[in-house]
Amino acid sequence: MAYAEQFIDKLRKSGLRPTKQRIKICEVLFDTDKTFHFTIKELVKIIENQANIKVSLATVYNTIHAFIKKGYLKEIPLNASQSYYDTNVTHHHHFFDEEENRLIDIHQDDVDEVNIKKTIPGKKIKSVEVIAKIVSDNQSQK
Amino acid sequence: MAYAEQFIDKLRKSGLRPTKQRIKICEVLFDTDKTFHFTIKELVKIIENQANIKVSLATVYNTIHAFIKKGYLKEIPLNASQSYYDTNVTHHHHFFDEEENRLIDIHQDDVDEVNIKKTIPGKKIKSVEVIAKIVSDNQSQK
DNA sequence: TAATACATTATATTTATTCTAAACTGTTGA
DNA sequence: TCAACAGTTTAGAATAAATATAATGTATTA
Ligand SMILES: [Mn+2]
Ligand SMILES: [Mn+2]
Ligand SMILES: [Zn+2]
Ligand SMILES: [Zn+2]
Repeated sequence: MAYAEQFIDKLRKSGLRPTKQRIKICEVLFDTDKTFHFTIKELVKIIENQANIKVSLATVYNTIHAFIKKGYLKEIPLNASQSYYDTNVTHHHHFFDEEENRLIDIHQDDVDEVNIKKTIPGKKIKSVEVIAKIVSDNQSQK
Repeated sequence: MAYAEQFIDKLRKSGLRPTKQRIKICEVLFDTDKTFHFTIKELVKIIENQANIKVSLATVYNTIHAFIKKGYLKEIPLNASQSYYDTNVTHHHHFFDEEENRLIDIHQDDVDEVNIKKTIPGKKIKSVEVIAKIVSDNQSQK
């Protein structure tokens, strides 16, 4: 399936018609081998730089939300001021680089199954996520 | 050390004079056996209900931030719209009840050490946090 | 007391996010 | 062919958490 068709498919399955604004958003988000993490502000900037079309904020937010609802994107609230979004929707974990404000994926296979001994009556665990904050390793202490 | 003195001590160490507004905030946050999680909105409501004094939002935010900076509180951004704060500043993990929007502590001892195989060159891990989302366990499937 | 430093507050500002309403576009069926 | 309709885009307004401001109040010090 060609890229454009994949995007059209994703949009249709999210209940959205494939318009040129939405396909542009898909190109930025999904037309790459790598998954990645972004803020809305960053996404808008990428679109503006790449495209000859302009996409309004409302359309960006609406499309992102439709994709989240459908499971094509995940929201990651790391920060009080601004959400991060993740095109990797598999179950995985993250490093968060506090100096560069950057999220880095950790494959599920790279973390041993997290074993939680505590339980809450009447509740079951739906998902488990690990966030490891990282900083520069100045090995100055001999 | 009596409670009031503890609060005065915490405030002084945070670089704040012990005023009656700030001591009231301390009473709500620290005058209990249990640690707990709260939003600013919830905190303000508790103060209003308990106290005969009124504390402005600016004073609440300023005091909370001074405590975070000093390490007496932790901020937990779980939610894009509003931060949660935690009076438990030990290294620990959380359940997040998605139905009741409630954080529940998981003791560090209740989670086996999280072993991350991946490393990032030049970076070291500063902290590791686990968030397990929980939902009602409707054991309807026989 | 007078001078000074620090606090509190109401209010304004900022900014991410959501909402609104009007203009626009593509599709459908007579 | 084209009018009706459903859905889309957009600018701008509204919302709300968080932060900043600046005037007033209070405590400490000399
Ligand atoms: Mn935190
Ligand atoms: Mn906000
Ligand atoms: Zn990721
Ligand atoms: Zn906690």
